[in-house]
Amino acid sequence: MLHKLDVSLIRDLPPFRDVKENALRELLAQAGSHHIPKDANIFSQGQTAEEFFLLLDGHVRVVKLTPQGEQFVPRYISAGELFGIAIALGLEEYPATAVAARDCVVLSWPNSLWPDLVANHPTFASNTYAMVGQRLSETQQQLAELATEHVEQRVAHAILKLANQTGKKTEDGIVIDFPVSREDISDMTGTTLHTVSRLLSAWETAGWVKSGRKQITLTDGHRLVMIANGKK
DNA sequence: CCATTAAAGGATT
DNA sequence: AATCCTTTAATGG
Repeated sequence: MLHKLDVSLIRDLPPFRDVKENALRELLAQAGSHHIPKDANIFSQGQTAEEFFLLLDGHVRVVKLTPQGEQFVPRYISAGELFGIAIALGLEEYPATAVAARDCVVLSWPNSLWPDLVANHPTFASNTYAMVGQRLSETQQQLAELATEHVEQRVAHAILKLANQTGKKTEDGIVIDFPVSREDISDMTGTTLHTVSRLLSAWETAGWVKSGRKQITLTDGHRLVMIANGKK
């Protein structure tokens, strides 16, 4: 538990915009602050949801276990996003597991604070529910992609999404700035790590990407967009 | 076209 | 040294 939580940590984040300074201070006073080491679980699927979370720094992988024991990665969470908001969905349990993709800094609040937060801060309410809606539509689009697109397109989409979400510009192009294995990509796209590996190798020789162990650089995003859209 | 299986080499701890 | 990650090839749906 950190002691000096400054209002500036959250003041400019979308959900908290227009929440008054006093209210922010009070909110921070009630927040738990945690450092989560890479690969540690923040919460697990099926666990009773007692808190909701805000990611201050790092990246979180959301992992869903299917009844068959297969795992699927519907999304990654970036710094500044709320997550684990089962309370907003009316769920008693977390619907997925949250894993630190790299070292993370996380704030958490007990669910008991949620109703007041929503009631007293209309902007917080509308922003978070808009965000929930957007995530839902993303998931729906992903389902559609799974059903209609070829593996090559899905993998291209996934990498583009990661690059746009978390990309960092370098001399070579856009680097995905947390470790992503071929298996992680295959879990996002419903294919196998071997296929992802083969595709990345092919794209690398073609010059669209550069990749190493758990690391991918987008050197020609434009080409990948074309592949994602099914145009060769 | 894509999944599965198998094998092997490099990287990481 | 043991384990993890990636690549490559062969096979079969």
